[in-house]
Amino acid sequence: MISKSCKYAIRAAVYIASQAVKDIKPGVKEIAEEIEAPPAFTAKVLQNLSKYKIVTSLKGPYGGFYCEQHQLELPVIEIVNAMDGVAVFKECVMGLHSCSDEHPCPMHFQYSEKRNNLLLSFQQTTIGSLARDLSGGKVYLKN
Amino acid sequence: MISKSCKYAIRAAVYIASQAVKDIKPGVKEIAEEIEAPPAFTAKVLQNLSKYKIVTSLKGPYGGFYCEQHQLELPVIEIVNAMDGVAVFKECVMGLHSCSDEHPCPMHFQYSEKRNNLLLSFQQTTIGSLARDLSGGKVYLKN
DNA sequence: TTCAAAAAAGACAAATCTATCCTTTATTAA
DNA sequence: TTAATAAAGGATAGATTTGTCTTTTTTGAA
Repeated sequence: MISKSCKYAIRAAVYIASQAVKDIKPGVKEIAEEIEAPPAFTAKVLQNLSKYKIVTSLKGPYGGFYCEQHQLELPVIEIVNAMDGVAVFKECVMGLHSCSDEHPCPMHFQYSEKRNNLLLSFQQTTIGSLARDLSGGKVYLKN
Repeated sequence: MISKSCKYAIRAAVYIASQAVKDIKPGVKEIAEEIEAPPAFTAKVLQNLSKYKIVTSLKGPYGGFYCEQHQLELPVIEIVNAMDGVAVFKECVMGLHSCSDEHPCPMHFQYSEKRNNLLLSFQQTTIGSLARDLSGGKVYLKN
């Protein structure tokens, strides 16, 4: 459902957000280490997050990545949209193109209800709130 | 979360089950048409379903694929296990290897609860029950 | 017993996703 | 203004998934 790139992206965004509140702008290398992801690939992921304005980047010395206030309030579904596209939580479990309440696949009703619960939590959880939990030491970004 | 092959597999299994109750054993070509999937690839998918004893195959003239009674009672999670492996509904949303209640990622608790609801419905829904709904004309395998 | 039908098996091709590396552009401080 | 730093962009490579094709094996009926 969620690609590896997208998982890196969520981890990276949450880490960046957790540093941003301390006015720190980590660079690619540090971020890659903190989320245990390959540096070069992390760079690509960050490029995308920046392009979609989920994080902000600054080039040059003392540059790096950070979140502005309004970015901390973005729901994590925005990260999924940026990395994997909006369809992820809308696709049919059985792969039917035109699956809907009117033309349902055999699993449509039981599946779509539960998938919507998942979608809702992605819509209601902000990057900032995850970052706060991380800073609180209750949760982890590393193994 | 669920691969394309697995989606084909669920569609194929449900179609085969729906025919099995009428004592019909469709072949690869017919199945591929009914589920709107590429025939050659459908053959591979069916091979796997057969290997995992989710459907039974019969070679030679008058051969094809069918479900035995006990196979109709298999939950669809078995198809997912056969095609994508058992990990699908257990993996961390954020990609952490060692994510658990004791060492949670920032999204662990809200995510795993909802994912378990999904898992439950895959465990509780049988191939036969989906086939019955299909035969009842309430749901569809095609676009 | 032989022939034809159909799945199994294996090799291979195409597409997508993951990952790396090198060059270019922007920014800051000296 | 220049040198150094760091992200952006582009090209490319590797891995995995999806898909095809050909040959082999099994089976049933004439």
